[in-house]
Amino acid sequence: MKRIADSTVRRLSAYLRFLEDFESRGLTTISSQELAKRGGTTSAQVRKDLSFFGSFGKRGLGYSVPELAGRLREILGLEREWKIIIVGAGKIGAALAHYRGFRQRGFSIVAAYDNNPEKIGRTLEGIPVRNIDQLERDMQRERPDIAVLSVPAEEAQSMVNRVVKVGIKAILNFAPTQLQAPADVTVKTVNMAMELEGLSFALTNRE
Amino acid sequence: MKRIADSTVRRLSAYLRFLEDFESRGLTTISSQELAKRGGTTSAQVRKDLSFFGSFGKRGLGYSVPELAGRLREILGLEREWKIIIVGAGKIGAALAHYRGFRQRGFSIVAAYDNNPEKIGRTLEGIPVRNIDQLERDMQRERPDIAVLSVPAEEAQSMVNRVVKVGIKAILNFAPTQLQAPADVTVKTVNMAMELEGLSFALTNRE
DNA sequence: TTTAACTTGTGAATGAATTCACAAGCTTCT
DNA sequence: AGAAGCTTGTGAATTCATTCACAAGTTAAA
Repeated sequence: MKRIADSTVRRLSAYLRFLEDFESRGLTTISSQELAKRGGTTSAQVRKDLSFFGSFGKRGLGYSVPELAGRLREILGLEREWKIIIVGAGKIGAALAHYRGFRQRGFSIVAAYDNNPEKIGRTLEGIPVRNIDQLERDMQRERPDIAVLSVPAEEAQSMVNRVVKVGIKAILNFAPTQLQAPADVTVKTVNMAMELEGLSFALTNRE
Repeated sequence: MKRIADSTVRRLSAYLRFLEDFESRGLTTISSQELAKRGGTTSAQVRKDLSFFGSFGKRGLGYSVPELAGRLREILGLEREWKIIIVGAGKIGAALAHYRGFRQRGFSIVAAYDNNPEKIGRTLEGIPVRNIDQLERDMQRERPDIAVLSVPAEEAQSMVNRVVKVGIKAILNFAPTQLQAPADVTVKTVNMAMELEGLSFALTNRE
């Protein structure tokens, strides 16, 4: 299969959200034009994005909302449930555990891990906080798909090494640091400091 | 000035972090090669990124660590203090207020706003939580530079409208929704659901 | 049935970002 | 002083992403 750009995938994700919104309002068809307007892009872009995966529309009419939504869920792999573990039960970990959006989209948080005895044994929104020492043993048994890292920067790389060793292929990293991982492991980093610096740059070099 | 790509700015931000690390370890010069290795890119990319802003290195030698760090801080606008307000004092807002990295980099959180009477009047890590009704009045007086939005998706657009009206030019949005803003306002969105869907896509369409 | 008004899907054209490749400069060693 | 060994800065080449533009398909109205 042809390699799909990251930016394309992000847009597909956005299209799906709009479609779900349209669906809930009872609309049955939508044009690339309308989809583009909602997503801040162009209709040609929408059609090109979709064309990588097939042709889902009807000329002169547009796209069937439920059908296209289904296709996008399929493409994005949202038809199955993905098991997530949260590594690091600090403030960010807790905020993530609390976030309703995950479950709604088929992401199920199975456990959180920490090394702080104060936290171990408690729960976050019903999610058990376990001792980080159990990580490998639990993973072997529960086979989570995605590890969310919300540990301090200093510990992030060693946690990557640990979860990769036990077979994780996808990591969402909130630690403000660059991580090394094998090529078959996908790492996405959310770095708030970097975003703020982007804003600082924009404010400084305006026009 | 030539328009600088977003991806370039993100890398500059990463380079600065590495330089600070090198600086703290007492190293005085660094080559584009080493910088590239740390950042997961190529030396040509590093040199091209820097070349948009001038030539800071010495052929045969590399870059002076403190000098380049200083130049990058200048370019990124990190030599002054930026005032931030947090709109929405829920779990994410609280996690952000707690995050030490902001202050270290010259971002100073002046206040958080919420509409929940339970929260108003309390503090988050020393940051006062104020009534959202005061937003405009306070902004006129305190002139914050950046608004961080951590409100539910439904309320996000109306909050954008409010802060933009009072002169905000930079917004960091954590609500999972597409926002409309005037062209001279920079909006960066951090969307965790979208990142997870990117991982889901990668896991589903591997190789 | 014909026409007008839409809309898709997609090659081709354009534009943007990255990588190549090398002249030119600096340092160190002999 | 000359040679060897690095390293930068940057046009040119390449690769990647977006936009254009239009044939072809669909609907609805006359």
